[in-house]
Amino acid sequence: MFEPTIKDIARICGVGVSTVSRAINNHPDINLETKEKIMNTIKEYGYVPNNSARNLKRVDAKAIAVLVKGISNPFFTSMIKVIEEECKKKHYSMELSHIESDEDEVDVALKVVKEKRLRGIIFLGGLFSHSDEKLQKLTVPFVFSTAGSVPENISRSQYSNIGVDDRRESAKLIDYLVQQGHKEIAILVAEAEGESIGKLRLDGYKDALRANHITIRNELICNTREDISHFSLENGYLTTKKLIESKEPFTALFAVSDTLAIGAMRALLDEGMKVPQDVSVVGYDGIEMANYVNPRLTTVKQPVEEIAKATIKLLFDIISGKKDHQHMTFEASLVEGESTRALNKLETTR
Amino acid sequence: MFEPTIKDIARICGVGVSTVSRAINNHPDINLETKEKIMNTIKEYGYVPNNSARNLKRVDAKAIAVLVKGISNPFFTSMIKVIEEECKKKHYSMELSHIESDEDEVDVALKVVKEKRLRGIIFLGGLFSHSDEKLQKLTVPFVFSTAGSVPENISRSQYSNIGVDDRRESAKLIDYLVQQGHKEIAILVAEAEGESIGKLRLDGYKDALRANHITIRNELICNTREDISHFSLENGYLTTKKLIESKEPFTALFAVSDTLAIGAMRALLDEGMKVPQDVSVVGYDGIEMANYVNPRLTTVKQPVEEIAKATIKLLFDIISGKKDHQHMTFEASLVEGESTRALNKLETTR
DNA sequence: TTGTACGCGTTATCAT
DNA sequence: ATGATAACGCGTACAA
Repeated sequence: MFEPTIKDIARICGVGVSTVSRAINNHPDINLETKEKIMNTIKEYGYVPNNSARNLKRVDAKAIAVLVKGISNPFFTSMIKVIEEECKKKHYSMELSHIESDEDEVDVALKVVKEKRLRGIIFLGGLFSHSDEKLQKLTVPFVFSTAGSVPENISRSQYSNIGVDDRRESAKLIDYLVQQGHKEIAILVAEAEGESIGKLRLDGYKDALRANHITIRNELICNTREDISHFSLENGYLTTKKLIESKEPFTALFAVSDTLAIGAMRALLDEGMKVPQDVSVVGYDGIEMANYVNPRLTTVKQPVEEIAKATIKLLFDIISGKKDHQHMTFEASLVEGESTRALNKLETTR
Repeated sequence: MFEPTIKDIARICGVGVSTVSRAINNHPDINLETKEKIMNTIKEYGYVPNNSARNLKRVDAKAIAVLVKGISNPFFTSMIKVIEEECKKKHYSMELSHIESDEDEVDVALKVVKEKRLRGIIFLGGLFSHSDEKLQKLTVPFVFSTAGSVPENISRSQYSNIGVDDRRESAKLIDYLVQQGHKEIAILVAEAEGESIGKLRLDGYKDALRANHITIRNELICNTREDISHFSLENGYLTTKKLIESKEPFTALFAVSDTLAIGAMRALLDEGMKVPQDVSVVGYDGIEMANYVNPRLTTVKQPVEEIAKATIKLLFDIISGKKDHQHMTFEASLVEGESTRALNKLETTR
């Protein structure tokens, strides 16, 4: 199979390569007739420009990349959709790239930027423990999304981040449970070690218990399994089963993601415990599914659309030099489903 | 910020560029010492090879691409995971690429292949109505996955495809419902026009009804909305609401995807109809969530792992010239959940 | 308006 | 084992 290059097209049309280039890239100074002729032969011979060669020459492409860690996370999926739309509006192309769990997101970013001459990067998910040194090498604007509060040991002027304050929001959620009379509140937490959202949400849980003068008991802090997908339904299921088997009494269960919570509800059901009659369950994220399961899941809903839009706006502002790195925090909203109930006095004080 | 190239590294180390290249690419004939020295300066200066330049020169990369249409589809997510693992085992890298709904997957494939010198392509999702002409231009091996039976008007020697026979499987599902005494079976179908899986599953529905001498009634064929995501929970919900409002009686509902089915269950519940007491619901795909919702969804489970493994194996076989294009069909399995029930005689003959 | 020629950063070939 | 050099396919300054 013959793979024509720009030279071949030029030769066939009896023009120079630059004319063909001009035709392809919609340059203004080109005769309409010649342009048409060129475009026709391009179609006829099935010429496809080589992007690698283009990128090599190009100084700057009207494009950004979104680097996602954990593509199966439904929360990200909806973020991506919005970002994609916003890019289209601005006539930017968006490169979606998937980072494997053992890869370093900044390293990947460095590569992609070199390869594609991008103007900006959005990081979705993953940790945020990156050395200043590495971050400095990343010369294009970038924004970390979905993490509103970040450990203090990272110098904040190096990067932008946008999201909800995971710690505070999860504390609010626990407050809500406490107000409903719950005291024995178990937590399902993933990636509690390291600087991840799991850790932040666990911190919020502890904050709230302390503030309410409830003892933090390690028996009620259930770490999900490390050997299977961290935020999966299955992990929520298995971890909850283990909790139940421990015979540790609890009246409420906070799962640090909706997927974990849905898995937990199934486990409770299978063990003959009713939600919310026997146990109240709350999740975190506010994914669409939370509103479809039975009973509807009470959860903290992150304003996906807002976050996504703010993220892309900030990125473009940094690109155009209008703004410096920023740290924006959005308010999440408590969505009351049907998976929680208030304990009555008798139950509360048992 | 200084961005060193291979030349700079060579100059700094006092060696030629080819030596640096050899160091980077693990070529055998290089002195271990010089290699170490080079690798150190590379680290020191933070040199990142330019992939575009590499791809330009390279004749062939040990890599394949997976082109996904509809990244939010949880069914694909699990396929991708398995494919990723298999690639790793074979020391191939996998490029994941997202195709927007209005893009032509073959066009994208053409571009990506040129850009990256890939050895093969896997298409996930999307339609399969591609002209022979275009397919011929795609000179690297490729496999369409997740569509076992394909319209006859496409010449089968041009491509491979692997998956379950959507038409037959959905017929089996309807058979099951009929055996349970159901006769008024509604269907929620997406993308019924065009050559999509939606169409195939609708065909299976009709086949089964005919075979069982049940009249096909257009009032029970509910097309999902085109203006929102075709296989979404929301679409299942809204379309079911519409069906209920039509007052058309039905005892069972077949949704052509699990997500649609879960949306449908919610709608039924919200309208005060119990599943399965008032209406039996079945889905299609066998996504993980189907086994977690309440009641558990009866569905047709595609053997994801098998399909993914067979797909990658076939692709590699074609790459190595061992095999020609093939058409493999896998058997799906009926997973009985709790969302269906048998009608008793009285109800059946009403 | 159009064509020529150079260079982008890398790998492969060949010579040393 | 190592170095020089020719491509790879394209965009673009510059000349025409």
